[in-house]
This record gives sequence, structure tokens and C-alpha cells, in this order.
Amino acid sequence: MIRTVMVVEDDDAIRMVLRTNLEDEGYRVLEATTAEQGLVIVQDEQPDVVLVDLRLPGIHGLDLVRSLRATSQVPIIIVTAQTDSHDVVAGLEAGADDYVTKPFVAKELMARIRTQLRRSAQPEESEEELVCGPIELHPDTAEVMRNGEPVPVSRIEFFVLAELIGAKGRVLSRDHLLRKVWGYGNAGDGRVVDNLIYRLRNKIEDDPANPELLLTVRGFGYRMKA
Amino acid sequence: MIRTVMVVEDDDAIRMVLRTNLEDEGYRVLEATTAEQGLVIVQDEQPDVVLVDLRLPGIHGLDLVRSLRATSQVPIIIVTAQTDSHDVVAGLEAGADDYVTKPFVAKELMARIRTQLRRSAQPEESEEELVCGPIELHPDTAEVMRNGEPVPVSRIEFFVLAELIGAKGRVLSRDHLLRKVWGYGNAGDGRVVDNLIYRLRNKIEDDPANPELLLTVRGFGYRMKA
DNA sequence: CCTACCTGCGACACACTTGCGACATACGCG
DNA sequence: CGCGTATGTCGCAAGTGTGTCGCAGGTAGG
Repeated sequence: MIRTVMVVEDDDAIRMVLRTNLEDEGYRVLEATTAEQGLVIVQDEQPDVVLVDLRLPGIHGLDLVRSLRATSQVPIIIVTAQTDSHDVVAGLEAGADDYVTKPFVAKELMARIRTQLRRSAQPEESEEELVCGPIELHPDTAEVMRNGEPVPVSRIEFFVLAELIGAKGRVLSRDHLLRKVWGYGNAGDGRVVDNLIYRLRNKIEDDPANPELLLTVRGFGYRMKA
Repeated sequence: MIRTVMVVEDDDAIRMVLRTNLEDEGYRVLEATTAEQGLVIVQDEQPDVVLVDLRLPGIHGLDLVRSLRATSQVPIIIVTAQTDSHDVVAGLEAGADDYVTKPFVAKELMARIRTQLRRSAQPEESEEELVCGPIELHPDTAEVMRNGEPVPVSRIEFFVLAELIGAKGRVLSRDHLLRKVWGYGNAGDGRVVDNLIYRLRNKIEDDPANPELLLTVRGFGYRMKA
């Protein structure tokens, strides 16, 4: 069953990132850059989830939330800058169901969308097992296990590893990882990914200099052992 | 199979209307006029659905929802005045499954009850116990025991602990706790959760500086030992 | 009215994270 | 073999997350 996600966001770069991420997750994506547009499209298309940027040109996103809530029970997720915390409160009181602050981790946003969909409809299948050789990821506890022993990894390291293992051995480009994990805005510096891979190897490989799990594919990116 | 519906409502007229409607639909009806009464009867009779008015004398319906949710998966439907939309949001976050606003259309409410019954029909599980290592929670008495000894905890501390233990080792973000325990109003300030965790640790941990039960997951939130 | 506790808040300390830059090394290609 | 590019390695410093604790206003109970 194909779900539709509506994105109301005026920033082209962010909207683009959201679109690709959502399409990768298998959603149909609708886009609007203003509150007026968004309201019309929501009523026409009845999406399953709506993402709303609070900072919109013209009518504020807050009013859009209120308008939507007046006529629909569609789950609404607010996307906003971290500084506007009081707007977030107002947004939730206006009827939004959840929120994420920029800069957000795209994977997390996807997870929240799944949560909203689960609440508003039938339960979906459980998440796939994130296992690769001796490495095991537990999304519930945000823990990484190696041969049964917990390995301390940071937040971003966790998401990168999750993305790689979830790809089941396919190569992921640096761009792909930047978009999926970092989200947006960091496209300028590619070496960030290399660095993170280096650090990850030090944590999960027996011999980090000769990786056997987290492999380099020269000219393309990285992949996990099949 | 006869289903039982519990009604927690202080307004005699409304309660009467609900009773007749429900009996017409073939349900057995239990009634309570206060949250305390409701809590007791729910535990004694284990109804299949609970209707809760948010405006109750004494303990607020919201707290009743939290108490119920802490020990039971019974479907909860909130009944409230249209003006208290903020409370509805908090109620859903506290664990209610649905809501209707007064004045409600009785037929619609009956339909929603059927929906809840359909959803809860299949997965009949055993009640989860709120126990984690030496810590034991008794939702009946709002008491926390540690190695059998009672530990004085405040209201909010109790709910946070209940939420954490109920999560069975899964990580709960600060946002999650804020919304589940505090409700939507306080979404702005983050350190409140850290503080409460700190105080909880001083009460339940042997060595609060090196917690073994209430663990930090840096970048994600907190979780109980598995 | 008084008291004790609860609760949110802010300030500071400390550890960890993370982006970045510099240099080293490996690989591909002519 | 030699050069250019891609990637590995590693240290640094600013930024961020979290622990700790005292304070003060609020609240409930005596």
C-alpha cells in the first residue's frame, strides 16, 4: 500500500532532500511551497502525513496547522529551526502531532513518519534486522553489539552504520550518506564521511587498517560485507 | 461474547445517556464518577474499553489515563468538551487511543468503541510488570520499592520511572518523556528531563554517579537496564 | 500561617563529538 | 615507473551533550 506524504517547505534544498529521502522510502511525495498551496493540495489529495515548515513566506505555518486540524485528522509533523522552540509549543498546541528541528537527521524524520503512520492506521511489519557478520544494531536501545559485546558509538555513527547495513552490501556513495544521515547543507565537504568511516572502522573492525566488514569501493563509496 | 465498557464521568446526565446507549448495543456497563473509583474498578473488572471524561472532580482524567496506561493496554477513549483541545492532545500522548468531544453523536461514539474493540481483539497478552532489577513500581499505590523497601518519589518521578520501565530497555528521548509525562505544554525546555533523571538516580541507584539501572544513551536519551 | 517538599531553572564543569586540515599512503593510468 | 587522484590516518579545537548542584517560587499539608 503506497502512502502519500505532503511536504510544505519553501526552501528548495531542504524540500529536495526530503523528496529524495521520502521516495527512497517508497512514499508518494506531494510538494507545496506556501501554506495556501498546501491547504488546497491536502484537501484534494488527502495525504497520509503532512510535513510543515513553520517559517513559510506569507501565511505562517502555524496557521496552516490550525487550518488543517480544523478539517482533518491527518498526522502533522512540524519541521522548524531549533531556535523557534516557542513556535514548536504553539504548533503542538495548534494540533501538530510531532516535530523535528533543523538540522535534522533524515533517518530520524523517516522513523517519525513511520510512527505517525502506524498510529493512524494498521500496524506495519517490524523493522528489518540490522545484522552484518559479528555486528548487530539494536534500534530499540540505540546500541551496537560486536560479538555480543556492546560497542560505544555516537549518534551519527549509529545512523551511518544503520544505513550501510540496511543497504545489505550495496555500495553507498558519500553523497547518498550525506543526504540520508546528515540531511542537508553539508554537501560541500566530502571528507566528513571518510572521517566517520575511519572512526567506525576503529570501533567495529578487528584490524581497522585492513577492513573486512566496512569496505571501500574506490571511486564509488562504501559498502558492508555482503 | 459480552463486552464490558467502563465509563468514568461525573455528569449524571451524560453518564445516563452513555449507559442506555451502550446497553442498547449489548454491552455490559460499569460506571465511576471519579478517577480513583475508575482506577479501582478497571483493575477489578478489566473492562474491554474505558471512556474517560477529562474534567473530573479531584484527580484529573489525564492522570487517570496515565495510571491506566501504566499497567494496562485497555483501549481508552477520551470524552471531553470541545474547548479543551489542548487536553485532548495531552491525553492522546498520555496513551489514550481516541477521543470524542461533547456534544458528541452517540452513534459515532459507539462506532469508535467498536473500532477499539476490533483492534484489541487479537493480541491478548499478559500484563506487563513494572519491575526492573531491584526496582518495583506499584501503580495502585503510586509507590516505588527498592529491594523491598519503599522509596519516596514524587508524582512526576513516578511517571517518568513508569514510562522508562514500561519501555523495557528501549531508549526514550527527552522529547518522548516530555510529551508522555509532562504533556505538550513544556516541550520548550530540555534540561528538565536531565534534572529529573539526576534526582531519580539519587533515589534508586546505589552509586548515582555510575548508574547501573537508569542509563544514559548519549545523543538519544535514557533507558532502563534490560 | 508555617513548613517541607516539589519543581523548574540556570550556572558551571567535564567528557565526548565532530568538522576540519595536514600529511601519508594506496591505487589507477599513461 | 612516475604522476595525479582518491582515500587513510590522526590530531586539534570549537561545539554540543550531560552531570551536578544550588536557588527560588510554587504547592500541599499540617
